[in-house]
Amino acid sequence: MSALATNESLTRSVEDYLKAIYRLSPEGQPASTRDIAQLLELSAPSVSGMIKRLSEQGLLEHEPYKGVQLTPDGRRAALRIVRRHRLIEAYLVAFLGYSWDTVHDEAERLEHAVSDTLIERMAEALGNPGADPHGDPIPAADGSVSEIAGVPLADVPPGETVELRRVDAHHPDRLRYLASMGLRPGAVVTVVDHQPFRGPIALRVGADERVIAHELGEALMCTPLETR
Amino acid sequence: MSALATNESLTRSVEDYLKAIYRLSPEGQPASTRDIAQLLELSAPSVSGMIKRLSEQGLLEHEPYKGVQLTPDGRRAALRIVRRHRLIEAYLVAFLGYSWDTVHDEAERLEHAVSDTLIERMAEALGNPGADPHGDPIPAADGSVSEIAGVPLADVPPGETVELRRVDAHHPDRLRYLASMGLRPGAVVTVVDHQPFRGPIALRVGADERVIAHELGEALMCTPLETR
DNA sequence: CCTGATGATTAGCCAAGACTAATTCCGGGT
DNA sequence: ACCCGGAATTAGTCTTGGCTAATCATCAGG
Repeated sequence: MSALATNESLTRSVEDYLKAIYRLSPEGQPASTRDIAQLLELSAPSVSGMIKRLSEQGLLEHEPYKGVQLTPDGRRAALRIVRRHRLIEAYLVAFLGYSWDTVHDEAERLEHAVSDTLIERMAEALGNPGADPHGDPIPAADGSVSEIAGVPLADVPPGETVELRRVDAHHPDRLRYLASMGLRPGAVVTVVDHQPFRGPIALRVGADERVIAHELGEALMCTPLETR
Repeated sequence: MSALATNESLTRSVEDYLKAIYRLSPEGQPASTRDIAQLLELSAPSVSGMIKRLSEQGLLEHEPYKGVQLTPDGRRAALRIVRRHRLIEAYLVAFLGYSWDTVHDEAERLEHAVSDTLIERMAEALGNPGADPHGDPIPAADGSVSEIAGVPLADVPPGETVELRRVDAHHPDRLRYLASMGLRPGAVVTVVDHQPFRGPIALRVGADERVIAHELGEALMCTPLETR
C-alpha cells in the first residue's frame, strides 16, 4: 500500500508548508529551505526536518542541498488550501464587511478549519468567482488553476494604458495605501512617466495623477487594455 | 505578575477542555476527571495531566480526587468559546444552508479559528440572536448568559401544553428524527399521555399525534404555554 | 585547485498533549 | 476497624513540530 493513500487529514503545519512551497514555486522550479523558512518565519533546521517528513509521506520531492518540489499529491493538497484561502477572503469581503487589507489573517486561520462542504457553500453563495479580492485566481475544486498572465506595472512603458489584474501584496498598510489611490483589480491605469534606475512611476488613475515607487509597481500585475 | 495575565491565546485542546468543564458544571459544582475524559473521548490520565497544567495557569480550581471547577478566568474563556460555537451554528443555518443536524461538527472546528471581529460581524448579520438553532442560549460578548429555565418534556404531566425551547441533543440522527416530527424550538406541544416506568410519551404537535421514548423526552426542555 | 561564505543538514534538546501500566486514594459494606 | 472496587493520579513513553549549536556541501573567486 503506497504512502500516498489519501486523506489522513493534514495538520495545520503541514498545510502551511505545502502552501508556502506552492507559493515559492508555482511553476515547479525547486524551492529552497531558506526561502521556505523565511516565508513561514521558522528556523532553517525546522524546515529541513519537516521536509524530510513530507518527502517520506510522498508530498514532496527532495533533492538534498538542491531544494524541494511538490509531488502531484502535494500540489493537489496545496491547491486545496489555496482555494480555501482565496474563497474565504472573497466571502468575508462580500458578505461580512471585511476590507481587502484585513481578510488575510482571518483566512489564514480559517483555511485550516473549514470543511469541503462549507467551502463549496461559500463558493456557491459567491457565484463561483474566478479570483479573490486581490485578483489572485481561485483554483477550481478539481485542482485546475487559470493563472492570469499579466506583466508588472513596473515593466509597462510610459504612454501605455493597462488594466490592473492582480495585487501581489499582503501587508495591510500597503493594501490600504493602494486602495486609497483606487489601485485595485479592475482599475484602468495609464503610465505617464517612469524614471530610470528604479525610479518612481507616474500614473493616471481615472482623473487623478499619482506617483508610486518602482518597487510597488512590481507588485501590480497588469494586462494591456484592448482599445475598443 | 500573576499567571492570569490575559490573552496568551489558548490552544485548541485547552479550549476544548474548558468548554467541556463548563458543560459538565454550568452551575459550578465540580466536574469529575472521568466525566471530562468521557465527554472529550480521552483517557483519564490525559485529563489529569491537563487539569494540572490548567490549574497552574489559573483557569481551574482543582481539589485532588474531588474534581475541578472553572475559575472566573476559566469561565470567561469557556463562555467565549460557547458564544462562538453557538453563533457559528446560527450563522451557518441562517446564511449557508446548513441544517441543525449538520452544523455541530463544522462549528466544533471553526470555533477555534475565528477572530473576535468575525464573530461580532456574524452576530451583527444575524441581528444578535439570543439562541442558536437548538435553542441553546448564546452568551453575550460581555460573558453574561441568560439560561432559559424550562423543564424536560418528560416531566410535563399529561394534558398540559408547552412550548419547546431547547433541544439538548447533538447526534445528527436524533436531530433529524426530531425535525421530522416538527419538534424544534418554538414548537407547541401537548402531552396526551405518558406511560409509567419511563414509558413512551404521546404528544400532539400541531395536528399530528406522535409517540416518543421517555429518554428523548428528557432532552426536550419546555416552558409552560401561557393561554392568551 | 584551494578557500570562504552561504546555505543545508544533523545532533541534541524541549514542550504540548496524547497513551498504557502501575499505583494511590476514598467511601461503602461487612 | 478493615477491605475492596472504582476513580484519580503518577510514572514512563511516544509523536509532532519547534529550537540552537555544530557540521557538512556547494559554488564562486582568487
